[in-house]
Amino acid sequence: MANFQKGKVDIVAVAKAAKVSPSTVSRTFNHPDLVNPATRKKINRAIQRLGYIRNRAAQTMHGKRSGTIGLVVPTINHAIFAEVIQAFSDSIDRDGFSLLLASHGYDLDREYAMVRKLLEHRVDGVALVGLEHSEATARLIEQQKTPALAIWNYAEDSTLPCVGADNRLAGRLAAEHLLNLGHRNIGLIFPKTDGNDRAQHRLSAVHEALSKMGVSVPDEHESEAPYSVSQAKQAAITLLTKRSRPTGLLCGNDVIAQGALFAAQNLGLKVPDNLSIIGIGDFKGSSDIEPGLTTVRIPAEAIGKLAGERFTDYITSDEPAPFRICCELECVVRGTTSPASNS
Amino acid sequence: MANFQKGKVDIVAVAKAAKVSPSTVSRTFNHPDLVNPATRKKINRAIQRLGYIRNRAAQTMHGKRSGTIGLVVPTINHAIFAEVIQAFSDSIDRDGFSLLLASHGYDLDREYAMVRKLLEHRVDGVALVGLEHSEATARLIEQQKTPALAIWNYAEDSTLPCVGADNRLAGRLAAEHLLNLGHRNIGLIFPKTDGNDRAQHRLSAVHEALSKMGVSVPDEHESEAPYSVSQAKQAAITLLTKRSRPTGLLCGNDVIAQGALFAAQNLGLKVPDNLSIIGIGDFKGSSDIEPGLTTVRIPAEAIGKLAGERFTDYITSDEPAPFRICCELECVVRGTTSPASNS
DNA sequence: AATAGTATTGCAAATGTTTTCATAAATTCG
DNA sequence: CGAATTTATGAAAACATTTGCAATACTATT
Repeated sequence: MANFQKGKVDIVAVAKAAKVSPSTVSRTFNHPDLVNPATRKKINRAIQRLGYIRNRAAQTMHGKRSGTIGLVVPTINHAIFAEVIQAFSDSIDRDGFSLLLASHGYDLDREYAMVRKLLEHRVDGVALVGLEHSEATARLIEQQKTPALAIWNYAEDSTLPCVGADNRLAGRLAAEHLLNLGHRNIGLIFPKTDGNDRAQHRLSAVHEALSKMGVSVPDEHESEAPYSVSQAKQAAITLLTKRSRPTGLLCGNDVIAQGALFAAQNLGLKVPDNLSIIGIGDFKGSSDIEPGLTTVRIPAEAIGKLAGERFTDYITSDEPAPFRICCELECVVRGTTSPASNS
Repeated sequence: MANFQKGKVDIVAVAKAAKVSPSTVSRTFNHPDLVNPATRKKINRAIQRLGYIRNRAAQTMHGKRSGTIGLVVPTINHAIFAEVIQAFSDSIDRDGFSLLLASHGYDLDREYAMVRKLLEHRVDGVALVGLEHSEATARLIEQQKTPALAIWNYAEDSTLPCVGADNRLAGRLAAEHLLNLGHRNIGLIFPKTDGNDRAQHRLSAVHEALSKMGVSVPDEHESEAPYSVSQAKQAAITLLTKRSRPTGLLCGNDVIAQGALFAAQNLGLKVPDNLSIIGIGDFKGSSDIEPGLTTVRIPAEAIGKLAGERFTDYITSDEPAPFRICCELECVVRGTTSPASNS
């Protein structure tokens, strides 16, 4: 009953208390089957009594896995990513891993810095959002031989293993929905596309789908807004008060779509009668607003969960096989779109 | 040019490449002023050339700080916490710390498990949300002498250092706003209060404020809903279709208030003419919906930022002084509340 | 030119584990 | 009952750093 509180409780203190060697204590943790049940009990009691907590750092140093996985996202504070992070976190937690989280605010240089930082902590793997990353980041990952994963995007030719959705398809589906409803006069609100391949893919696919039907978007109907409800609302108000008004609005994601919806309500426009709005994402909440938002559903939770599962498998496997998983998209039709009034 | 790629680059490899001793390399990182600028340059070149990345695990083992801070939240996937997490993360990042994030889904036993897990990683400190935690958790923190911090709640008598807001005050402010507008027939929608002291404090303060004015809430006007827009919407619809309908609805937070607003719109009730709604929180987005949500603003971002700053100070300080910081609340009046129609 | 001081570097011990190898004890088998 | 296994444990080396101490080289002072 000497140094119980001292916080200096290590494996040898436990060993001493249980009158065994440190090796045996270690084994009790790592290969319980190799130690006599009786001694095991003794040791566990000692652990209990001393309040011993294993030191992952020491294990890590020994070449064992650190038990941490790094996740680098553009931003935490977005329905989109919060959902993925949650699912990813829960998923890897189930396999005993802890989450080292970092965000870079859509700045690929900061992303590099974050990855580096995580590498210093010897994460067992690092997951990034999207497939577009700086040369330096790619080199770093390559050189350190750290297992890496791209989340959120899918591409059949991605260099990194990936779990995500095909954003081009998402864009196309959204465009086709509006086209099928007869809309030909379509407005676009998207975020900046540099350093954001998701947005870029969606946008280019939208343009493609539209022009395939002979529809082109006049400059004044194409607007840029960040993923912020209030800023998107502003942008939408500007767009909707131009001389000519589109009958359909295709938004880069649900946050923007929500902003657009509020803008319309604010301007006294009836949605969907005077204006159809479609988003991309189907975030938590998109189904709840009035009217429910029509959108292309990207299964964030499924992606996060799946990514976590597959990544821990990948990391713990002896001879890991790269993988690319494409999650299903679907156009969820709710209350913000209706056939174009044939004027 | 032998084992550049081998990933086996450690401090001694660097030392060899720079023709100095490992100690000197170590010093270049930790006490640059103690090493000759010329050697420093040599060493830096070697580091560069070999792509060496420091091993935090080895440092940690040496008693140095691990450079990680643990944050345990009820859930990541909520506007409320996402905002705090983001601010906290940015804040500690500025001081070179990394974030180990875990969530427990409002389960205090899981919270304990998460804290334990973080302790295994030898976090330099652990931040928890709220002031209500299990005995075991408290004991763990106490025993390990790990710096700990309570975020989000403020209490003048908290055992842990804390940075947050006074939730009782928040509840009172919300109640008083409705009372001042003349409402006497008030409905309440709150989440379950066990394991959630924020909600509990708010609710009890609301009741107090109301009864001080002689207002009591009939059972059928008091409803329970989790922090989910859709479920809150359901609960609100149920509540608002009872025989007697309140003129004012006070919601446990903005998510619930948003649900209530949608419910009202869904039922064809005019807000605020037929029904006033007030939330608590002022989450991102609350100002954007139509009409803008009246709410008691809890400065999540400020709390996260401040918490991060103060906590890193606390951790790095030689003789840390406990602190308790109470962040300002304010009632933000927007479009969902108006004077009670004096019937 | 000898002395004292200072600046720079290296040596070696220490940090908390895991694991290989060796040893001892217990069990099985012919 | 002795030999051959099997089971259970311990000793010691290894992991990648940091740091106190000692040694060396250099500078300034007299």
